[in-house]
Amino acid sequence: MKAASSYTRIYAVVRKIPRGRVATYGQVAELAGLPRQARQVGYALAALGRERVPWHRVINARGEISPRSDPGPEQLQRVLLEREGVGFDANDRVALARHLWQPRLRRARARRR
DNA sequence: GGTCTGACTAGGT
DNA sequence: AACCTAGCCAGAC
Repeated sequence: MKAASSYTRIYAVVRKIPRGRVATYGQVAELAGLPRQARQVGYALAALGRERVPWHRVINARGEISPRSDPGPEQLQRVLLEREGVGFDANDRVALARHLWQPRLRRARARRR
């Protein structure tokens, strides 16, 4: 059977990022079952239409808002994050240690005895 | 259908 | 800590 498109899976993961937290592209990719496809996450978000997805909560592994080839959304992204309580340091970076989303790993189904 | 591109990343200098 | 490079791989042409 055909799996859902990777974009769909990516959006599903991004929708789980709680308010006030951020996730990295690589992290989202991993959680979406697409290891090493961090770039795809960026493309998926760039292709977003009207879907309600908190795209602003996805930043790069260095804690920065990734520069777009077509600048513009970066500023909005920052505003949206700040509005949720995510702070930036003097270098425009988010303290990942403090704001990185740490989803509880779904514990493997307990093996039935 | 080969090449190029890029909201990325890990590792080396 | 900033900068470079190689690896990455789905889409667009």
